[in-house]
Amino acid sequence: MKKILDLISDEMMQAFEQAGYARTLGTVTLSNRPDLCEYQCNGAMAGAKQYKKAPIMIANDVAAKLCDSLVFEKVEAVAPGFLNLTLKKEFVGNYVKNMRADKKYGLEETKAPATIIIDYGGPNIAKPLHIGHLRSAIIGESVKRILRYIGHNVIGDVHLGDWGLQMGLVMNELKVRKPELIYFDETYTGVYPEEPPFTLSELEELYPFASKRSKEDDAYKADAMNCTFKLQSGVAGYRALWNHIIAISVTDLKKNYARLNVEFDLWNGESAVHNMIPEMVESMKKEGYAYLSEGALVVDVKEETDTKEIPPCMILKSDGAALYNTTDLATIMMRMEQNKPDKIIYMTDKRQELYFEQVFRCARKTKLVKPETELKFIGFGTMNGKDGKPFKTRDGGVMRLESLIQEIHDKMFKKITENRSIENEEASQTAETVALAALKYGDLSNQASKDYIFDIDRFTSSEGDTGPYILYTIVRIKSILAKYTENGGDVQAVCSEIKPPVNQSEKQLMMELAKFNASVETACEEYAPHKLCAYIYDLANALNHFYHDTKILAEEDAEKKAGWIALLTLTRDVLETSIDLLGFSAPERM
RNA sequence: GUGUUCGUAGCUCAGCUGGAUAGAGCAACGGCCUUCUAAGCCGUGGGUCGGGGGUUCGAAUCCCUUCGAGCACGCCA
Repeated sequence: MKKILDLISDEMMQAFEQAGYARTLGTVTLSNRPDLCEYQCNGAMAGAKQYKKAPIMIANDVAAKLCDSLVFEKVEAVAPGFLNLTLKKEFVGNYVKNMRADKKYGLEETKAPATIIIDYGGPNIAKPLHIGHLRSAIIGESVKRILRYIGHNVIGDVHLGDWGLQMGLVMNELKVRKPELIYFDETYTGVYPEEPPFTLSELEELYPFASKRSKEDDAYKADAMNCTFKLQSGVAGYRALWNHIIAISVTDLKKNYARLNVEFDLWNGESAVHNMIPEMVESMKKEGYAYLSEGALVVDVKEETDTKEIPPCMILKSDGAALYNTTDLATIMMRMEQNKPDKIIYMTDKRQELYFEQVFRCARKTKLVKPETELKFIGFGTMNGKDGKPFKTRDGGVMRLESLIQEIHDKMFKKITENRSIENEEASQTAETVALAALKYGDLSNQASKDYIFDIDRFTSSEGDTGPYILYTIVRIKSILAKYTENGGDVQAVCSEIKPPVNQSEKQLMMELAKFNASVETACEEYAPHKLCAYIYDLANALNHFYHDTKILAEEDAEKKAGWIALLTLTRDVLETSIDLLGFSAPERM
């Protein structure tokens, strides 16, 4: 379906044309004076110079052409030259009725479906997920769902950090603590045990310890780097140990991402490309792209238009080891071979922007990607505490994702059980659903690229622009529909019965509904889930307003009632579709 | 130092491809439940859009400048 704004603009453009002015002046926008009108057109002012006429005269000419329009109830030319527009009830009602019949509520799928890989999540093996991983998962998941909904072939890749120094750190620390382990005996040629020599919690304790010590102890760090090198060069015991670490970690990661309603199509890691690296490096050398600089192998990525110095992209460290750049480049190579993406999107902390600029340039220069392949970096800001500084636990540590989710869950559980009697099981499930909505909406309603204040109390509140408020609105609708069914009504049978609005709040609700396709498109084009949040907040407000001054079930006119029920089903579906695109869902009751 | 992002109500944030009186939410204050979930709805007060220039009929929005904050700048990821 065409967007409602386009239909309105078409009508207005035609009027401009008929009145003897340029068609392009007829662009209509949402009114920024809702007290005066619903939509507005500023074209008369833009055309004043061109036609050497007072804007108001042009506006009057155009308005005269619209007096028997099927779209506009009222067209007013107002000084200095605004065209204030009010829509016909039938036009709005009809548009919304068509939405109800459309599979995607008026959204047209893209005409150019592309294969898009989205690289998000980015957890490191052997490190528990902490709040630093939250935004990538939440925003990435939403962007993935939005792109997919609009018709692209989207592949989500978690891109595990499973090959770098952090692996060496963990293994080295294990070696320090348990040097007797068979894995460290490089002369051993037998089969390694199937049982891992550590538990998940032991594993999780190793990394932070090792990481801290490596920053203070150079010899220790050198040992860790040596371990990394042994892993990367294929020493059997190190590989076997590494497999244990991966298996334990990935199981745990999947569990945690599942709780966040985040799903990846690919669980590739940096290690997936390790055997492609020598070939890639060789090729870069042979083609003359890579050269030695200060002992390291680098590729220059400077461009003449740069306003600042862009350091070269490093391919190999001076000790010959691969680094983050190397695996990222090799990953691009692998993706081009395996998935042939038209676009690869990277969703990471915005501090990595310059780094990815280097990698992208290097990939282009060395022809790892086709000239038309788009490489896109989306950076997000940090989560800060109420003090505006990076979010920490009470004792100053990094907060684990699990604890954070649990804390929100407990808060919601308390709220649910406070004033009503409800089965513990249902309360817990509802708490989980609402908690996730609170967490995700709290994050997604902010612009991704900005830092934001993470305030649990605010996010879990049901007042204002929050996840729980959105869910509450949906639950309200479901409750009415359930009662309607209870009283013998057939929701399915009436759901196409939408009629022109009978009152202003109903019309407002319809006009909000009609913005769905445009909102999803904008969110998609700009990779901006927060715009979808803003949309559903407006829609929820419109629904609650309508709810407040319309007694739906008490309505005696059955046809009118059926129309409202139909409108409610559409609102519910648009809201639930939208929150699904954001990555959460609504309960039946709350 | 170079580059980059940002500065909007007491607080948290929208708006930024130029348009009328700069919007929400929270907090404050005041109304609305014998009737579909009050986790709701309605209302009141609150602003030199960091400062200063410029472009324009018109600037929170575009350009310059200045102050303030964050972040990044070859062997971490």
